[in-house]
Amino acid sequence: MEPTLSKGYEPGEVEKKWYGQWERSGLFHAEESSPKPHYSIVIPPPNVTGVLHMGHALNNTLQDILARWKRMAGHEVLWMPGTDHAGIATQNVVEKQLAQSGTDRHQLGREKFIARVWQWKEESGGQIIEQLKRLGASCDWQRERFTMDEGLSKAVREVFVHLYEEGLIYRDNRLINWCPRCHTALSDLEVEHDEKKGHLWQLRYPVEGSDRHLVVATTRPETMLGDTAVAVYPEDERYRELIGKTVLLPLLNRQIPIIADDYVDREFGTGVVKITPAHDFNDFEVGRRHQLEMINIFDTSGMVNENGGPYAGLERYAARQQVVADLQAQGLLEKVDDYPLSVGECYRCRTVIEPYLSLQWYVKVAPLAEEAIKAVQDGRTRIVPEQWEKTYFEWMFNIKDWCISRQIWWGHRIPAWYCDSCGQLLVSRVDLERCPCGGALRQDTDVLDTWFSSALWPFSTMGWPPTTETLRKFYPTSCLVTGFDILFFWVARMMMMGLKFMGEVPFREVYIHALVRDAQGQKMSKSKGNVIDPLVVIDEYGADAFRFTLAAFAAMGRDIKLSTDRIAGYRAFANKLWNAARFALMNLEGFDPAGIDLQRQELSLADAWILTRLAEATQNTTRALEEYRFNEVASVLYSFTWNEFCDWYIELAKDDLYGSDPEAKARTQAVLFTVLERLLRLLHPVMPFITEEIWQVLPGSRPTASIMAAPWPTEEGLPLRRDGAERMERIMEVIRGLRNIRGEMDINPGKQIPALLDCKSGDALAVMRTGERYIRALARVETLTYGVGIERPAKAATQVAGEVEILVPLAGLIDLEAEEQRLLKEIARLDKDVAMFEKKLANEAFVAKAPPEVLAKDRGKLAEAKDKAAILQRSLERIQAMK
RNA sequence: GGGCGUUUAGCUCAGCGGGAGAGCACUGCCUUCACACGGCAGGGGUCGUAGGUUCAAACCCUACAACGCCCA
Repeated sequence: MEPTLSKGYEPGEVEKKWYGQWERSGLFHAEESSPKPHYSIVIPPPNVTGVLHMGHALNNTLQDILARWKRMAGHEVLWMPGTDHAGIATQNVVEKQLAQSGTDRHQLGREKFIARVWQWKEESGGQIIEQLKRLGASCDWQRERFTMDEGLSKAVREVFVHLYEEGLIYRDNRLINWCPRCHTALSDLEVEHDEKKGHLWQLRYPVEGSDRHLVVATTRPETMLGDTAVAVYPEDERYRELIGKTVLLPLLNRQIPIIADDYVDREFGTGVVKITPAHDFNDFEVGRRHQLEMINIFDTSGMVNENGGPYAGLERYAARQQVVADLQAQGLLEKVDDYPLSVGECYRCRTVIEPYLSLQWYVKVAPLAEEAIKAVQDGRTRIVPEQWEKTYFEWMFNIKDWCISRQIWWGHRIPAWYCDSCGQLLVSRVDLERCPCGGALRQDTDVLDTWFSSALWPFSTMGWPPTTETLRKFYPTSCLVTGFDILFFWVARMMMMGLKFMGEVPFREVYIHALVRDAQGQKMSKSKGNVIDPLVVIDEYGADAFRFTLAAFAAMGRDIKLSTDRIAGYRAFANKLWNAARFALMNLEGFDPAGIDLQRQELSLADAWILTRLAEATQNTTRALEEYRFNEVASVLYSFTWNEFCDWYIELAKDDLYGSDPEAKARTQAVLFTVLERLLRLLHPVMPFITEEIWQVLPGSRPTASIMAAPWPTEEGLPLRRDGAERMERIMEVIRGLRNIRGEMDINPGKQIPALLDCKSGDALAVMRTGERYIRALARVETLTYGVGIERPAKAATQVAGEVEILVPLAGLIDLEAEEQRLLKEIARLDKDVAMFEKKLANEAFVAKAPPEVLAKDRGKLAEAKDKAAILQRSLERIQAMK
């Protein structure tokens, strides 16, 4: 194997190579027979029509991080992948294709149309699966499922029939949300409400047998064609005597009653409302209470039907214009005001929904919801972050029956048959041919809401109805990772169905993440043209950098505003890691990690320091993963890698690596190797590709074929030398002090300088002695003099690091003016600190009530700042005296 | 109307009871033998407003404002 790496990290080839190898190696596969503890996740199945968008990228990156981590941590991991048949969306896609070739589904017929959809699915459906692979998703692809698969369809049918037999599925004729473009009913959830500018029209209805008019207010004047009453508040003095009389419905000249119902708001408009039971949800209730006639005035496309008299054939909005115009012409339009209103739109095509009277299938959800509520209340399922539990309960407590029938063709057809001769309704697990009465049967033409099958996903994908090995091993699943936008659509329904049919929750934990928006916080959409394509991002920055960015952003409450600058930052991080690895490889030639035993090594201060830091980073990473704090995982690993390993340890190690002491070199190599190798494993869940690539070319042999299968690092085997680490920190402080002088004085980084260290204690002196070589190397000090009460040069720049006063002789290096400015700035800063701590400690209540450790800490800091300020002040005075 | 969330450095965001942080952007010096997708140093914030609790508040409580989301 080639031991050197190219100068910069180039993700493209690396990603392709390793993904292929992982797949072939079977490492993604979960074994039912494994003795290891299980960890399972079911993927939120993307629409089979879908292409990977940012939401998928985030969602699946987080799942992959969990899956890879748990796999390394010794679990048998099942990440169940698959796609959703997405009834309406998919049907729309294929219908569009048909339209392009000048035909439609009705010309084709149901069977041919469905065949066509399947053909489309086979050819171009599921491209999203390939795209997930580009991300690095470690799903068990052998198990890939589709909601319309035979097995899953069986599950759907079993559930339908079972619920029907229990009376939890029923049929009813009531108002539903109808999409006039998709030509189907929708559930309440599938309607999106949008605040729009509209108008409030006031119409005059003549009261019969008098010359009075009643003025009704409405936002939809065209529905007056279907009015079957006008209503007033029962105790409304203005209209009391009119109750029971009738008005003449204008334009159609129909007599309709004036009724009293306390649904009417006296303050709204004139206090009189028109009642259109067939086209308004509130009016429908009123209509039921008063046994009003329900007149449907629209056809399934939203065109006025024969009940609209002269308006028949007009589209909804054309009819509105015409009705208003005609009323105005007859002097029956009282006035028109601007009025904001909330409009329901189809979540698939944005067409305005029409409340529509029709016969549909429903699930009676209250009993199911009750169990689902209990399961979260008693902690069988935990929702993270916890705030979402409230939202979950809120919805569950107010749940309404779920309309599950859709008037489309692509989906699970409802297993109900109607007998033409006896009129009987039969619901059956197997397809029926004949009615017991001998009559011919017609199957219901509707299909089920796509979410009906998604609700079964956690167990239908594992082979249910029979209780399979897979279910026994992997159900309930460990965690569900999803966005809050489908908390009700999907999570809540899976809870209900899982509890009902498996008798156990579908998942132990639900991690809810944010949604990804563009840099301006806008929802990404094709029409806005603000979509950032994850695949383009992967091409440009690499999958690892992209994943790291998503993990770093995952903490946000609701929105992630993705900026490519951040991604570029993490690409730089990948490159940094790459180059750190290059450095290591260059310095590990001939090194064999087989015999490393750091516990018995005499470690340098730098070694002790980095190993201690590594132990902390390991602990913090694991804890953050356990708590789903992905951003913290990213930040811990980022700063350890860059700020500690690269910025300090590699620089500190150079002296020993390049030096002439073979023992020191060997020890440093062992530490360098250990830190890098463990770091790669810690980074692997977030950055799978680059870590594998580097890990594979490290010297020596690997215990497993892939880093994927390597054990998750713990602190075990890491020597903790806190004392050495602490001394290293003190040395680093001195280096920082020297660098501060250099930087502020604009001394060329390459220039060697002399320096003196005046130590205030023997202990400090001892630390400086062991740190001498580090100070010389990292602060570029040529002549380093140190001692307690050392003789000072006449003119020197001064800095203080703990118990060490740093002196850099000015001669030829530094001008007095600049040093004076630097000291003034530094002293001003310290004075601020001193003042702050003095004020705090002067507060008697603080001294009396604050915990002793806080007190001691602040006192120490005050003393330190005071000392430092005093030293710098003396130095300043000396400088000023010389001017 | 009910509920939720957000408001911290120019930008994107962490932090959520003990001296304000990161990345990007910015300034200065550096083509130092892993990396200019780099190094070192540095500048920049009365943590939305007003009250309150506390020895101590960006962090807890109350009210308000702006923006956003969900439900009706």
